[in-house]
Amino acid sequence: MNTKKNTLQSIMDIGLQLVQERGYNGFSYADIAEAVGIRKASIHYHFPSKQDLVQAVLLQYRKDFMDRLQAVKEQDLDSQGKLTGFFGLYRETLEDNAKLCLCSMMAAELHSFPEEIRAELNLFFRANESWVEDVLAQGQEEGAFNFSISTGEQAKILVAFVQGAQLMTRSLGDIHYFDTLVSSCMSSLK
Amino acid sequence: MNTKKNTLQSIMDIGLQLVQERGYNGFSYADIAEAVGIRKASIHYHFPSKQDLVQAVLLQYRKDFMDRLQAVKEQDLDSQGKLTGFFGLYRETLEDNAKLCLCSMMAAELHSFPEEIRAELNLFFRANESWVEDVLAQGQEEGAFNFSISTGEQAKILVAFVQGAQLMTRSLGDIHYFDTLVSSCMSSLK
DNA sequence: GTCTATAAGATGATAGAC
DNA sequence: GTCTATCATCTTATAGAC
Repeated sequence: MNTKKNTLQSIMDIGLQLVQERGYNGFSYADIAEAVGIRKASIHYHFPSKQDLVQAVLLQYRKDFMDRLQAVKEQDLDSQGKLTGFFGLYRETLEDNAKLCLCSMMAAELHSFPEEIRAELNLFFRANESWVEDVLAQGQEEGAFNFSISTGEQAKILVAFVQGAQLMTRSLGDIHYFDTLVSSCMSSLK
Repeated sequence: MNTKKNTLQSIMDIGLQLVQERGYNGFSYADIAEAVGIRKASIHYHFPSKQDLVQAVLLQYRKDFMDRLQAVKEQDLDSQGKLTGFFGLYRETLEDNAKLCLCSMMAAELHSFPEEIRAELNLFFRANESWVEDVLAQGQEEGAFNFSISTGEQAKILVAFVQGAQLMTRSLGDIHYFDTLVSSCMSSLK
């Protein structure tokens, strides 16, 4: 039973959660301290500044998300199933207390971050596009998809779409909206 | 020559600008005061609380955006031209100091707002969908568009897409990305 | 590693003079 | 309407004891 994580990881977990729910400028070290059950000063030991924390969280989030994408790719699914799995990852985020993709949130608050962090964000978006393009290419070979533009263009469109769909669904507060959007989108690719 | 607006409108203009650039939690009354050239206390005379301000700004933004959409509709353009005009409004926002749509930004910071304001946000998104659906329906009659799902579904997808495209383009910092996305998207509708 | 204590400044907001 | 003055609170961050 490993119910007690180490403090550093707990801080990062709560930090991730808070950014996804409230945004970087919407919480403080006091919020993390309370949630983790330590004092504010202890957080500074692990992450001297708030930006150090968010940068570490971003790095881990991207790695974790890439792992999940890889897991979908390795499942025994046809290309349509894999694309549905992709949208499913964004759906899970919404279902989890109406969180937003960390990178969407941070892109909205871009003003608050230095170039170093901005570059990390774009790696995330590009990795998404690349993953989707692979699936689209596979699906086209199988005759599962039918669209008139290149796989690269279509992939970029789908990533932009899912980011916007997540944002609007969260605003509406009804996961059904996301499901309808994704379902329609999948239909439009046939 | 009306170079000097009244204070109230100046506060709202700067307030709008700051939310679009930094987000609601990314600026303070001090920032507005400095930009407008008044003292913090004077802002409280016009808008007792920060939420009063953002609510007024949101209302005006929505009205203004609806007017712009109406103007596009009244232009002598075919349905494709009108849809391009729609995307163009989001492009203009990006070009204007890399601003984000006020409602995308506020949707990201949803946690900070009461239900009253959240409802206003959704009116904006629905109005966008409705406008796009009209244009798609017109275009389908003219044979200008070709897509397999309903106009309502396609309109919702396009609005989600443009929100995501704006967010990702801003993160990348290259307006060319937005242009490519929109161009591909328009192609995919033929 | 975590704590107490504290700093130095920002923040949203109010009271009351002009 | 706008100002000065002030408030209570929050915020990020540091120093130093344990």
